[in-house]
Amino acid sequence: MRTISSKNATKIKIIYAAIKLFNEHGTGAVSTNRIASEAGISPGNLYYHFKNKEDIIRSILQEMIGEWDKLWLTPKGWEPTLSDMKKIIRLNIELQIKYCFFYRELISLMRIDPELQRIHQQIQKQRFIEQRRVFQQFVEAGHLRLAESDMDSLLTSCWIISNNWLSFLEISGLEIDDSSISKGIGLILSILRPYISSFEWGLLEGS
Amino acid sequence: MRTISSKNATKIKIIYAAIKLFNEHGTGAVSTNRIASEAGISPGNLYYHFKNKEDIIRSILQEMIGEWDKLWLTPKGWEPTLSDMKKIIRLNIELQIKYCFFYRELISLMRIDPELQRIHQQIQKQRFIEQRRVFQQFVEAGHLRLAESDMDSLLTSCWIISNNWLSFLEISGLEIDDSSISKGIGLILSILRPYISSFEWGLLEGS
DNA sequence: ATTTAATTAGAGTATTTACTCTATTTTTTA
DNA sequence: TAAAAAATAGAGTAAATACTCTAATTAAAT
Repeated sequence: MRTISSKNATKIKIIYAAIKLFNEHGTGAVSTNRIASEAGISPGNLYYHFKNKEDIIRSILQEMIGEWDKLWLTPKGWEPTLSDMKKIIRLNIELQIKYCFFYRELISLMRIDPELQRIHQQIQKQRFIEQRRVFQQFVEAGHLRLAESDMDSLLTSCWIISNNWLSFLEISGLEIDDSSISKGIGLILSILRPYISSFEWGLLEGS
Repeated sequence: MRTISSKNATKIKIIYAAIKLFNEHGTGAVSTNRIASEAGISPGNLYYHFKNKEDIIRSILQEMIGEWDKLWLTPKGWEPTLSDMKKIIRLNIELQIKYCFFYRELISLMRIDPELQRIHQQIQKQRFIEQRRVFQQFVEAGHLRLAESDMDSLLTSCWIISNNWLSFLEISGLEIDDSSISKGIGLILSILRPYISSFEWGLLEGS
């Protein structure tokens, strides 16, 4: 589990140049030479730091996982409210914007690189378990009223919408901005709506 | 709006070879020469029928749109039941399997080819209107009890889940088979559950 | 039957691109 | 400070690939 330390200045430059170009033009349209050029280094130097293009993409995934962990490790111990959840969903969507090429091309990338697939699937499983835990907390705190048997399907629905809201906007040709992100969060909450008491819902509207 | 007539035998061969290879390896990894070879023709011949690779992909989209139209134009006039909807969702998912590369790479493909983007966004808009109409019918028939104001968000949720269920399975490393498809349909129905009367729900379980 | 048009084959090319190799500079270590 | 190691530059290469061009064949039209 090697993360990018602050000593690897060049490595960071490469990764961020790659993220920028990948987001703008897609992984297929961006050559390693172009990444090197964007990072202000030579192609040879790029290959000193990374074995190949796939290696760069894998490192970006690790970077993304790192940021994602920061997001979900914080709400440990304390009791979360529904408006906390709104914040988490928003941060999650903002991460999707930062690494949008990854979300766009995920399946293709995983098919090309089985190692990437392995890593991502493992993380995905972990994520799901963590989110289930948070959901459970909501139920226990009385914010959500639903049977144990309904939890997984509700969580899965929220998960799918949360992770595909930006794609939906993009495919539909809609703007991605603060208001459209809020709309996505509202969509997820509207699915939970039948399981939230009117009182709690009123509080939520205000936040 | 040029469709593939039965006279264009070669064109059809090329398109189906392309679909097969694209589904297996992704558009990026499949060269035009390989498509020609798979179709059993020469590269020159391929370029006689198609201007370039993008042209092939656009033709595949048209083919897909044609099949999709067949799916949704039939339920016109008669009053649909919820179990009819189950069938439509299933057929829709089966189309996603047939053209899976398209669903996987949609955003990337649209970014590379603005013309493809234009066509797809136009169709997407139409599709949404049609599905809204069907939804409306369900409400009017008394199968669904929901306010006009909730309709769009519920429809959007169903849309997103329906169009991303296979991706979800694939990303999670789960098998795509009859039972997992049924699970996806069940997921969509579970979102509608709070708006369906117990009686209707009972009928649905049976079908 | 003959001309014209449509279709196909297949060799060929210009370009792109992932990646290598070596020489040079910078940094670290002893 | 000298030697060793790490980092960087930049030219270069082999392979892939999208697409072209011409010649040959088949089908259609008159």
